[in-house]
Amino acid sequence: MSKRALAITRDQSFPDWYQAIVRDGDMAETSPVRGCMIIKPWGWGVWERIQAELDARIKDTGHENCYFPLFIPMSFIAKEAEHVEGFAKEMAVVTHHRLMNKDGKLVVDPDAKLEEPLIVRPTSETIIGDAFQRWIKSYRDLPLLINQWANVVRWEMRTRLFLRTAEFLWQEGHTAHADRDDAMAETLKMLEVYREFSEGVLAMPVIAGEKPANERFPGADNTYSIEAMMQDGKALQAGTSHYLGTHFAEAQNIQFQNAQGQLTHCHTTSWGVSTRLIGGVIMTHGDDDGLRLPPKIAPRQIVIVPMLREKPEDAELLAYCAELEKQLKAAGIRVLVDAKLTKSAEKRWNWVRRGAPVIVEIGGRDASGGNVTFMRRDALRDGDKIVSHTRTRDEFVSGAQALLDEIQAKLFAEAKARLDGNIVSNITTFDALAEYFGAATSDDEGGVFKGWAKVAWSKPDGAKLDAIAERLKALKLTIRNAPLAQEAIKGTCLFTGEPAKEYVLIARAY
RNA sequence: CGGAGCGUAGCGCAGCCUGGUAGCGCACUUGCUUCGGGAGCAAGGGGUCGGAGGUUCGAAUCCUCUCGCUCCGACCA
Repeated sequence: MSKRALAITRDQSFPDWYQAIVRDGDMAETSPVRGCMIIKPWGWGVWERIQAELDARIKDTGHENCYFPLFIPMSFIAKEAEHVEGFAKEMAVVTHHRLMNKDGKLVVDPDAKLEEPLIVRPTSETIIGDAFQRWIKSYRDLPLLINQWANVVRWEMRTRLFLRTAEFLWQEGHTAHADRDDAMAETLKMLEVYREFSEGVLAMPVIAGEKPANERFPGADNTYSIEAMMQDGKALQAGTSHYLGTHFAEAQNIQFQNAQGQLTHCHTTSWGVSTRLIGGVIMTHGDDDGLRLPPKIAPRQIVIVPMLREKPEDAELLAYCAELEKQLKAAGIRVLVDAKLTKSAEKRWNWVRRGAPVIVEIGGRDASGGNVTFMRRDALRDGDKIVSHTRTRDEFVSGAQALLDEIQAKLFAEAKARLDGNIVSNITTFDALAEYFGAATSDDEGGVFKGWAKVAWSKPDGAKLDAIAERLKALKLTIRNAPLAQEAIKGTCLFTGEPAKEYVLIARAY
């Protein structure tokens, strides 16, 4: 086998491969603060693209951006019972506001204790609800549609870059409505925005559906998610949308006067996606040569590498590249000329690892012949051989956008085929389910691909559901969601033997 | 926080069992030669061996504690 751009393959160890791609793809690194990450310029560029694309969609659906404080009074969190219980175990708390020098050592000043501790927001329902309570008086103020881009902190036991970090970045939408129908429509509308965004921009196919009761957001009546399939067969919850009923409205007195003059509680929603999406993109599109970025989120869609030789001819080569850059920019393409003096081959492989969709290499003969030689990151190799293409410069420029579109489409098609081809739907007994996923301990053996199972169930809740969750847990499985697109149900529940009500997806998950 | 494994140069590793004061590959610097492509030769730079104690004439190596990372469990976007 020929040399790969990464030192480790997916087959050898998927978790190690993931880390290698985050590091060698210049996406992020661990920080001096446990569980927090430093997002490097290339990784941040991807997040900026995600923000730009998603923000436009959030605004198109009538929402306005604003910003609420990082700190939330502890008493706010305490207002909604389920909410407290859900988040209490992972909150960072600020208790003091001053340091002092004691015997030459910097210590927390015991006299500077805050009267009321502040929570570093794990999510903002309560502090935004407090504002909603003041902002909403009349049915004429509704619906109130707010979004914010922010960082949040959840003190996780175990962290993984992008997938689960103590601090992460996200957008959180918060809305208030006059009635259940309107709030539910909003919840599902934003879920659909996420689905379209994930598939259309990230080229990451997902299944949208409702979470079972035991997986709901603390304080929600209904939680919906989009679930993506990673290359190791595990599911990744890539976005969530919650119908919160009137729980927060009642806890925080968010009321309005309706047309009949009666004081009524609002129905609220919240929805969010986070930097976790970047982890999803990596595990959806990455290969053994590194990351492959969908053109729509690549900070640079085309990278031009001049084959510099530190000779006088370099000037001509650079002029040719600059002209090509100008033409591509004019065509609306994000392009970079990598004119660093690093060895050309080294530069090429760095861009392969980073996942630039198109890598152009220009040598003296290309320049004098008016040609462009390039590689597609989505189809880098034929077997072990690197595939490069040559076009005239004009051909290349005029076809560049179409090429990027084709790459975007191909990445999606590849991932879609993997998702569609790896959901088994012929499992009707718990034993068969256990057999399909194998013993719990074999989970991380190299190269063992397990997809998802779609099974019929009777949608029990309470103790019955908890018992099912326990049985699944022994197999390291969870119910991901009940897809919104349901076929006519037939047969009996795999768990209870009762008549089935719907299909749910079962998988190992991140 | 429980179980397992691992921390030696930027990255990947050897050395540890059988203590004698640090090495390999890639990357980096310089020179020469190469040059349609992950080049060759030569010369270099970089590590108080995660940290703190202890045993010892002497510790990367043995002992204790501690911190961090990875995987598994619990928790979760």
